[in-house]
Parts: sequence; structure tokens; C-alpha cells
Amino acid sequence: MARNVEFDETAAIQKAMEVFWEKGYHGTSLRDLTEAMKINSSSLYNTLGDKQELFVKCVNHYTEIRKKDLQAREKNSGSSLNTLKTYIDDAVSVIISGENSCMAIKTAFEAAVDDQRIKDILKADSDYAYQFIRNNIAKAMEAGEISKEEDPELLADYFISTWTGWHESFLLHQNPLKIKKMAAYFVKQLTK
Amino acid sequence: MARNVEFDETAAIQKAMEVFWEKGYHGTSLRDLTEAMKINSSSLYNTLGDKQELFVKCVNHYTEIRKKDLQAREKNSGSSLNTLKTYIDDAVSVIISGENSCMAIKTAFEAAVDDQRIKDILKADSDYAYQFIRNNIAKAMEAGEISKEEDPELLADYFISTWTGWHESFLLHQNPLKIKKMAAYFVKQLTK
DNA sequence: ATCATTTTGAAACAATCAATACAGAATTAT
DNA sequence: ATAATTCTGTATTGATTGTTTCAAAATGAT
Repeated sequence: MARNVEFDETAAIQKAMEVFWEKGYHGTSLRDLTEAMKINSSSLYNTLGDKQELFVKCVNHYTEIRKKDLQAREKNSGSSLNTLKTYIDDAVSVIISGENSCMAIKTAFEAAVDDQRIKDILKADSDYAYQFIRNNIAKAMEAGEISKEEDPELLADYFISTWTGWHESFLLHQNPLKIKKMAAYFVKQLTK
Repeated sequence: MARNVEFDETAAIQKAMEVFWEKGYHGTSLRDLTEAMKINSSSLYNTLGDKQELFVKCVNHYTEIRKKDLQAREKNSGSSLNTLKTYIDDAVSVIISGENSCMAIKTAFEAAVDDQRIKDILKADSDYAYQFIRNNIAKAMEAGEISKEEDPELLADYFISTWTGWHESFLLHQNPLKIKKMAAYFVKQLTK
């Protein structure tokens, strides 16, 4: 009957996500977005909604990427402790690469503060990582790789929390060694 | 020779700080500021400068408050370990009180990202806390309250990092027990 | 090819943004 | 009291904000 949408919606959201990621929600203008997405504002409003809706879609997109990453790690055979260690190593690499900090963290401290929808998405994202870590810790305990005296729930929370601070540390001090040392210390605490 | 400024500059900065703290840099408008500060925009620009300058003054004000807090804690006699424990307990109380998250963290992940001046202020703030913690850990080691096998520098970094994550955790999950457990675990790790 | 439908692009919308101009009120020193 | 100076309030600046309008272009079904 009629014309189809010309642009790739997922690609457009990806681009928008990158802009929001870099500049934050309030720091991003509609013109920043349409320029990066290479679509007109009328097309944007027609297909993706207003700024807030688009932002929600972007944060969702971001957490879906993270979810897929965790799912890929779950499939990976090998000891649970190694899965966790690799997970930590990869995170350290991302942090000290000097790229933009984790979007979930930035969003948590900016836009999520007064938007429950965003909070819910980030909470679900955090919960998913929590389960991933908790399960692997529990399995590592069964395998005797981590002391059974520890509480996997507590350790999982601790895991996620510590992480966030590493981003802030590198943001301010730009010192890779600090991050590496903290990661090594964390693994040591975990395994002893 | 001439008239004096009518409003209390420190009080005005305090008010501005509260607004920035709540809404973030980009989320705060000049109207928000002048309304809260109860001064006219012309007075603002005359005495405090533009939005960016005012923000710098506010972040400085915030870190000065924290500095004074730490200095008060330093004067407090008692064991170094107790000083650290009290410091942690107080932080936990603030976090689970449900008030706004720490302004330094929010700013680090929003405005500091592309403003070196802000980064420098926050770095100095972080360094001051670092010294406070490091010194107390070192003293606690001498007193035999903390194992001498640990590295006070590393522990101090770890201290600060963990902290940040607690804020994010409570922001998303609103679960005081999680924070309390993590704090208890942290102290346990520190002292054993 | 025609028609119905939808997307697109350019332009413009009112509202708000940060920032300023300027006149008059207020203050101090003389 | 006068003069010199500075602060304050009103009003407004041009720019930018998010959003919408609308005609023209593009598409698919008949």
C-alpha cells in the first residue's frame, strides 16, 4: 500500500546510543541525535518517538548487548572460576582502554535519578549480571575453587559494586596500574 | 565609595550546589539557580560568573565540606581502625538514608567527563580521602589492628572504589541490607 | 498507470536556554 | 548633602531547545 521506512532502525538506535553514551541524556540535543543517526527529526518522531522514548530504547539496546555478552560467557565451557576471572580481565581491559565509562553507570547517576523507567531497565540489567556472577560463584564453590564459607549472594553484590568504583577511579586518575592491582586483589580475596 | 553586595555569597553557593547536586550540571537551568539562590541573574553574573564558573565554585564548595569532615575525623582521638570503621558506618548511613547520591560521583560521571577543571577538583578531593584512608590504615597496621601483609595504598584505593559502587547499588535496588552486608564484609576483609 | 498511503525534508513552532543592557536604587566616602 | 560608585530589577537579547507542520517525494497494491 505504501512506502516503507528507509533507514535501519537498529542502526539508528545504535548511533543514538553512542551519542547519549558520550554526552549523557541532558547533554544531548535532538540535533546531535538526528545528525549522528542521519535521519530527519520528523522521521525520528514518526518511528521512534520523542527524546525520552528514544533514550529508553537506547538504554534497552545497551543492556541487551550486555545480556548477549553474558549469555555467550555462560555457554563457554571451562571452570566457573575461570569464567569469572576472564569476565574481570575483560572489564579491566575496557576500563583502562580509556574509552567512555560504562553507559549503565553514567545513566544511573544522571538520568535514572528521576526516571523510574530507566531505573527499572538498569535494575534488570544489574539483576542479570548479579545472577550470572552468583551462579558462577556457587558453581566455583561446588568445584572447590572458592571457599564454601563465603556467601555467593553477598559476593555477587560486592562484585558489581567494586566494579563501578574502578570506572570512577580511572576516570579521575587515569592510572591503569591502580585498576589492575585492585582487580588482582579482588581475585585473591575471592579465591582464598 | 560604593555599595556592597547584598546577598551572602557562601549561602548562595550552598543553594546553587544543592540544585546542581540534585539535577546535575546539564539538567540545571539558570532559572533553577536564581530561584533557589534568590538572587537576580545580573547579580549572579556580576559576582559569581557564568554557569560554568558557578558550577566550579559549587564543586569546590562541596569538596571543601568533605575536606573539613575528614579533618575533624583526623583530630578525633581513638584507634585508627575505629576511625575507619566510623567513617564507613557514617557513609553507609548516608547512602541508605535514600538522599541524593554523592555529588562527587554524580559529577564525575556527568560534567567531569569533558571538563578538565572539574576533573582536577574531583581528583584532588579523591586524593585527600586517599591520604586520610591510607594514613589510618598504615597506623592501624602499626597498632596491629590490620595485617601488615596488606598494602595500605592498594587498600585505600580499594576503599574508595568500593564505596562508589554502594551508591549505585542503593540507587537501583534501594536495599539497605545489601549495603550493610557489603560494609560488614569489607571491614571483615580489612581486619582479618 | 493510477491511487492510496507513508516517509521524508525543509522550515518553522513556541518555549526555554544562557547571558546582557541599562536605568534607577542603594550605599559609602567626602 | 553631594558625588562617585556599585548593586539590583526589569526586560530583553540571540541562540538553541524539543517538537510539529506540511507539501512533495517515494513507495506498494491494484
